[in-house]
Amino acid sequence: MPELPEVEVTARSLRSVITGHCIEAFRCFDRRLRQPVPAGLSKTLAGRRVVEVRRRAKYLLLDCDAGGHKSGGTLILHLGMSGSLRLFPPGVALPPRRKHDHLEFLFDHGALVRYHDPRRFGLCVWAPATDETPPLLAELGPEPLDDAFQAESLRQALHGRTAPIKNALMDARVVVGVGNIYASEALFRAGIRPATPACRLGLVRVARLVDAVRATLEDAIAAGGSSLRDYAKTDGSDGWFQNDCFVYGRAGEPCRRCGAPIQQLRQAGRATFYCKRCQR
DNA sequence: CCGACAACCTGTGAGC
DNA sequence: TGCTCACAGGTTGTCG
Repeated sequence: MPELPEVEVTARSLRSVITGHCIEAFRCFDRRLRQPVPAGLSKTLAGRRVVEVRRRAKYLLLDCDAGGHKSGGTLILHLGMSGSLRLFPPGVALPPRRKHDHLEFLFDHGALVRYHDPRRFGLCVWAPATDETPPLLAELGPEPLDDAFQAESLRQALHGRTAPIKNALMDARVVVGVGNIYASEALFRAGIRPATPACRLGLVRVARLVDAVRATLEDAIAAGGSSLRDYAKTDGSDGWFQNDCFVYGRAGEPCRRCGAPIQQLRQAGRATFYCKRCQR
């Protein structure tokens, strides 16, 4: 599902429409997500104003004010493998709910947000404002698009890790937001074989990887993310990055750079794609 | 601590 | 047409 670019694209489109508006009603049609949607969430959210829409890793965060409750807090959403949000701006006609539309957020100016997730690996929980980072977010590594994501620190994070670099790149304690599509894509751009033991990469290659991860994610955000099966942008349209992929999903097809057939292998149960000529 | 794998769940496409 | 199997963008827990 959605990796960092898809969540970022979703956050941006929500941000412009719901920031500063109050949640008038929250409805839950199926609580069975990765963690159950809390039974009291409707009351918890009612009347609160969304102060800020943020993204951390693949989590979408709606910071809310107290709105008549004791204190503020943050609504934490995750789209899992198959989740997406659909935003209906004020005044547009509402189509009927689809199968797997599990949650609805109605805002005071008439905007409606629907959470859709066939596989129900997603998440919707409330974190009261405290001094502590919510547990779900506490163990997360650096944001790849922040300045803190640097060759030196990544090299340090990979120290002693014998697992393939592709798996290490997908470990949220190393760097957040890089999932199965963009791990293969970033390694192609960096010219690094996905099976290379992570600790064997020198600073020069790690620096290339840092740049490649950034470039891959930024390009994907600009393209509106990747739509393979379930993901859609908040207006229901598809992202386009899947058409720009160098290697993901292209087994047997010619490398866009050198023409050699793209290879596929399986690492830790996940499909990996690479070019054996461009990546060493 | 590290790494590999199963599990969570539904849908889809391939092959028979 | 229909059955079975493999596989799909993530995360977490368990086992070696």
